[in-house]
Amino acid sequence: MTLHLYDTYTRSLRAFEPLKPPEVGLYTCGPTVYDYAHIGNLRTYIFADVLKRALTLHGYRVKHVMNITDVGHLLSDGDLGEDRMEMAARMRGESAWDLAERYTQAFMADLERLNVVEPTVWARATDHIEEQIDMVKCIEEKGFTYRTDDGIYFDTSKLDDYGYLGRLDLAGLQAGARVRLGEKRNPTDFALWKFSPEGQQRQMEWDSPWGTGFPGWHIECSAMSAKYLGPYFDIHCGGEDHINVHHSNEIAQTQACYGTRLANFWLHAYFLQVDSGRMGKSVGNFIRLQQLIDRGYDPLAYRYLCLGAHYRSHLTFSWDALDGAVTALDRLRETVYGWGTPGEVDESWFDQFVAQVDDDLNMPRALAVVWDLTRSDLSDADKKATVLRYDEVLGLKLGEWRPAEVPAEVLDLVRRRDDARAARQWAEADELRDEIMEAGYEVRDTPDGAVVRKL
RNA sequence: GGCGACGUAGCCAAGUGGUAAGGCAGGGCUCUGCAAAAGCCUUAUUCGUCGGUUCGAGUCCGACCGUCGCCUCCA
Repeated sequence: MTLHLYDTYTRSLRAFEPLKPPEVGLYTCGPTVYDYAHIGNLRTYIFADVLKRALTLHGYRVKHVMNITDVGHLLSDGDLGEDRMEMAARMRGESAWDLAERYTQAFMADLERLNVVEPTVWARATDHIEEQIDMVKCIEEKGFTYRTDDGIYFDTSKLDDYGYLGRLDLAGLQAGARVRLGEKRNPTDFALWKFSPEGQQRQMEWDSPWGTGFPGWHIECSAMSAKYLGPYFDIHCGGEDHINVHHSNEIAQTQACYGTRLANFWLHAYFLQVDSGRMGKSVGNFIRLQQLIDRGYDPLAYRYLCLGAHYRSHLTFSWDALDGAVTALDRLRETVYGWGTPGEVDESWFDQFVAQVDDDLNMPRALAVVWDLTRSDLSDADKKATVLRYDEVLGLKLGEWRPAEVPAEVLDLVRRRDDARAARQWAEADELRDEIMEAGYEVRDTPDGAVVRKL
């Protein structure tokens, strides 16, 4: 069976073949750590995680690089050199370095809570200033740059197919009302290196052949991916918003320097939406994973919710939808737990699952296979073994779930209720059941006696 | 202004031109002292609207309506 993935570059579903089997180079655009990640951001990383797990399931050895943008992410091309990090630091009265560290740690903690497998390499932009300067030099030597008052820019008009990834209509952009040219020669030109503002000491700045300053936002991904994965690697992924600008610029830089289109496959995750609009910090509608946890939700319920929609379609977030995911995941976990000791993986059922994963990571369909499996004729032991294999891709920790410990006081109430029921003292039994409920537990009567469960 | 996406049951959503996956919620039944939970069954003659192509369209084409995204930082 072959994994098929939708490649944005060619706008087609392609059979995946590693460039250098069995290794797969995977690069994921990570966060700009000037604020907490919201659950919309996290959807993209859950997608990348499923992709990585699917590749691993196919026996590939995945080398996964994720960047941490801790410098250079400009507010806009028209500003005077303040980037997002410095701005946030100023507003919070904290150093840009401390701020970056704090949000980086918070981000990593979020990923762990979502059971996202850690990248092979975490690449901080500020740890790779040399590599970025070298790459800008390379691009300069090839004649793709020009200098303005505030920085070194990439001349996108020197590439024949600039913007191919996003199928950009350059003439249309020129005519567009929203593009400000400033000192740039072309609307799509972008900074490779920005100078520190005149007479101003930035918290984050470095010397370079062109003057003191800091790298542009796009160069880090080209430089760091080349360092760890080479100038042409297997898969580059990120959010859909990166198609037109960030990834187009990454490709331009790498093309200029190395003559490759950076990655063989370009995969893009679509946005999480709220009330049919995007979740965004500027919109003021963003929800952090911590808020879900504070409300009592298991982060993996959010992961389940994400698995219920295809990564190339917008997912509408709602608390009702999350509640549904909670119920579904809980039922699945309890069911899997109830299957006991794993037996043998069933090949046919396993293949059905993989077939959906291979179809451009159709996880909604894959989940449907899971539910079908629960109702199948397979033995419980074999169901368990099979679903645990599924979970290597799903990442829902289905095999780790255990019923919560029940406190002795509650167990005592249950015992007393059992006695009351045996004596057919229904009123007293119901009273005790109410007490058990108040303690946060529910009791259900099975043929084998009463079973208690935390609510 | 340019480019693009989407509109499927109460909700979240799959869907390769061949007769609407799955989950949640709802309804019924079984079980139960009553419940709860669970299990089983059930829930869209229909896929924004109107045309067209076709033996056949949610799927292709066109128009229209609606929603959204990117083009300025954003996963």
